[in-house]
Amino acid sequence: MELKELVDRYQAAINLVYRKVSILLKEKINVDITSDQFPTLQYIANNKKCTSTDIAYTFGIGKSAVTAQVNRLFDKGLIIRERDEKDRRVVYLLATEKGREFVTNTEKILFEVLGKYLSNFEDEEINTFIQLLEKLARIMDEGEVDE
Amino acid sequence: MELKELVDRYQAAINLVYRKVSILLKEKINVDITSDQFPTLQYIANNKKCTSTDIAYTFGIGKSAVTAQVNRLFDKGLIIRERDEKDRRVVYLLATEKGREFVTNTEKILFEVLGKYLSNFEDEEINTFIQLLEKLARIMDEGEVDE
DNA sequence: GTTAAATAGTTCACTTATTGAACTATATTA
DNA sequence: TAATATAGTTCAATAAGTGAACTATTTAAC
Repeated sequence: MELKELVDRYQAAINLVYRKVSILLKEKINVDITSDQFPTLQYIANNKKCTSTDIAYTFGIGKSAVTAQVNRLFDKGLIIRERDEKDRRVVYLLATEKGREFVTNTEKILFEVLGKYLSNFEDEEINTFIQLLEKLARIMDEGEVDE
Repeated sequence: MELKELVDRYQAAINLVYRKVSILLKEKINVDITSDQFPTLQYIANNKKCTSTDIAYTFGIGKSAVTAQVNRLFDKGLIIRERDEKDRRVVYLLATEKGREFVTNTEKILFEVLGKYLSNFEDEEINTFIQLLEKLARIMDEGEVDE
């Protein structure tokens, strides 16, 4: 099969999935947080000793963009900052009780809907899909020279 | 397998892939266009009789956001607007020669890199992956009630 | 056929997101 | 100890998004 056709199909499909998940998030997030802020909060809640640098790397954005996002989450009482005692340059980001609860609730709703979609697949199909996606991610991560 | 684990793995992998493609775009796009503007321009170049409403729907954003994007692309001479002669409300978006060339060149570079990644996969793996992704997209699209 | 409702797109005011350069503070290394 | 690297913030600017109000046009109702 031709590469262009494959990429076109991939793009069309992945765009649609992304759009749906994004719309889903916008619909289901009832507190005042945007669908851009949620992934950041989620990352902070699910990763211990998370730093701004981690987030910048994970989401492929600059550190100053992270500072702005973190400020917004902080202002809403969803996260706190904590300096490393040994390396005073480092600031750890931690979800507050409110932040954790928010992530848990939102994930629960998300999982319900996604679970509904996934019920259309055989267990084996899901496994194959995830494994291939992870393989692609691994290859892209390794294929990196300058970083 | 547990749903949460599946979703976590999916998110981690898809985030990484998205980040890599985005970084790739940022690196390879040499003209003054952002990695957000490129998908819109690409959509316009690849779809005849494309309208603002199409783009808003495809990318899951509001029509006023599209107007702003379209203005930026127009200012750069990458697209033009053309009113429908029959239904004077409709404005078709068309890529200019410059816009088409730009998409072609960028896609070529993208395909080269993506092709390199895909060479790590068997043809059958790629097919299975795309088919499963398309199935997911189809299910999510159908699962829609209000729209 | 005129009125009412729907549709396509734009404008506007506002918030959020991102960039990149300059900066502070701290650690590392030469 | 001096030079360099790292972590994070601040700042000014641009891009991107929302939602409400608006114009222009078409379609539907009566």
